[in-house]
Amino acid sequence: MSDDLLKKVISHAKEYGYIFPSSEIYDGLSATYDYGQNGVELKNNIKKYWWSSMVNMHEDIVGIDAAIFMHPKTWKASGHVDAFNDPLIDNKDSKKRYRADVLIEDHIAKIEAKITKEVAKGLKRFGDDFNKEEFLKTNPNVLRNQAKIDEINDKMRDAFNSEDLGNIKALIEELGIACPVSGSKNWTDVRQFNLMFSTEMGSVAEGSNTIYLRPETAQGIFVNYLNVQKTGRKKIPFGIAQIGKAFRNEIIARQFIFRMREFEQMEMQFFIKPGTQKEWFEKWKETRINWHKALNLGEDNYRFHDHLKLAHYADAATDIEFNFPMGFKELEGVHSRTDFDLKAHEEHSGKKLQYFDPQENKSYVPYVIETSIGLDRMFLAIMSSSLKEEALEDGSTRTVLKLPAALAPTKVAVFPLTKKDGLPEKAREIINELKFDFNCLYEEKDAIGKRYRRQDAAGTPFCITVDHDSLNDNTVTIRDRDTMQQERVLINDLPKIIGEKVSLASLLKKLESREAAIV
RNA sequence: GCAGAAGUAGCUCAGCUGGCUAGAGCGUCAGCCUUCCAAGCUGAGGGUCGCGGGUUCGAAUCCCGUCUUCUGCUCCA
Repeated sequence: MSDDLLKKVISHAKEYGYIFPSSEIYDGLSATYDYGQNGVELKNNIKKYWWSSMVNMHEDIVGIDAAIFMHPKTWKASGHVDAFNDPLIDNKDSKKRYRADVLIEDHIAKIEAKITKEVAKGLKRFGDDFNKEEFLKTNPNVLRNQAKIDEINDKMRDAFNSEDLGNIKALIEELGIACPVSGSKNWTDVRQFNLMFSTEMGSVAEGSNTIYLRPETAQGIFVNYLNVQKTGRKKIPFGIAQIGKAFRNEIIARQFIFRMREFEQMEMQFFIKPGTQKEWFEKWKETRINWHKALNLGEDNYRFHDHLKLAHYADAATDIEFNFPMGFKELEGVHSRTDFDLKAHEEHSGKKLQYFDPQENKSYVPYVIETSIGLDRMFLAIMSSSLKEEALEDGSTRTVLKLPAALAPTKVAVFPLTKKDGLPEKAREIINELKFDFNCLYEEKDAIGKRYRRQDAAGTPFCITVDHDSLNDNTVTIRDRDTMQQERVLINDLPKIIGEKVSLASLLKKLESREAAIV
């Protein structure tokens, strides 16, 4: 049922020019999608809403646009190189996945346990006369086991150094390591899992350096923290925002645009005085959920999911989850990242990344609260919660994409009721007035009702129809997408009427008054 | 990666006991009609039946291989 909804969203998104499978004429590329003529407008509008609300409406937040390529040391400092570079192996029976090196190390640990046991036995037998070092050097059982360990370690080191994954698998088989879950020794080949996409910098193959496409935008902010703080003369607390693409080699990238290998993030890192992170964390949690709720996608569609198990760098973390067609899933993360990142960059770069606090009269590395939202996920949240099929009184149904008006790709469609009698010309005149403020669309083909329905499905919030009376009294009808109600208004009043309902400014004002209600 | 399902027109699908030039509905385009909620009329365009091979006089249909997509399993925004 909900799978059905996701399917409907996917096909609707394609049919109305929102999202196409990437490289479709070549059969597509797995989990990669292109945004179409309407998709790019919606996406841009989401970005504008986020950017305006974060950067323009908060005096203490500024934006940057850091490069996707970054110095390789960045990823050493952030932990991405070490944490996401593992040889993986699957057990075919239990379907469990393990790190190959961990499996071998666990095996070694078992042998070590035997030695420990042997030592305990020795201690019991010889009592106070027991010489542990001597025992370890002479006891034949210990020696045999230690030799085994040394041999395994040697082989493992060779295999890892030569990066020969086949040897690693051979070693696992040779040791007879079984899956702890299924107990079977039915293993797949060992595969290297690299979270980061690598490429080469430098046009000649030799002498070029391996660099990575960033797996998150946050590090671009951290490495620029001091630049922004100094040149912007920023005082703590302040934030740096950024919208940009990031790349991750997901093991499994699926569920439409929910999890892609190439995706876009909207992140803000807020730098604060150590010790104040609790209050700021709460503040940003509230601010962000409020941002979401101002869009009216349904209050019930959101929930917080607080992390109990925290990453090594975080001292608090929560997800804002959204009720996607696949269920509640993470849409945005709010994390209290402590000073982990800046400290790591201090160590790796050798540069001081401290802030002198005149009030405290001392320097410190700021703590950081991060808000990080997936732009593509936001897109999916909006699309999936906006797509409705309505049963009408006459028994027919209509498909309507109830996008938040301020985010809709096309704001107004203008129709001449018929194709002659000067109505098309009048309609064009109206568009020529409105086009400077709003994305407009002209349509004269097909019966008027059909044109309305087409715009409903495309998500256009308003349709204006020029009829014969329009020529005499300069009035038109304006139809609301959601209520299907029509109103007769003066052409001159159109910019004001439409502006109130569809402009980003009016949405931001609404957001601001909601935000004022938060302490 | 493993397991399962599916690939025929832009979309949804029929055709699959092998046999005329591969069809329908919707959509698209052109013309007629001139009408305020998808449904009037006329016509047009659009398909190497995912790809490759085999069996056969003959393959969308049977066999083999292959590719792609979708769904589940772990991590994340």
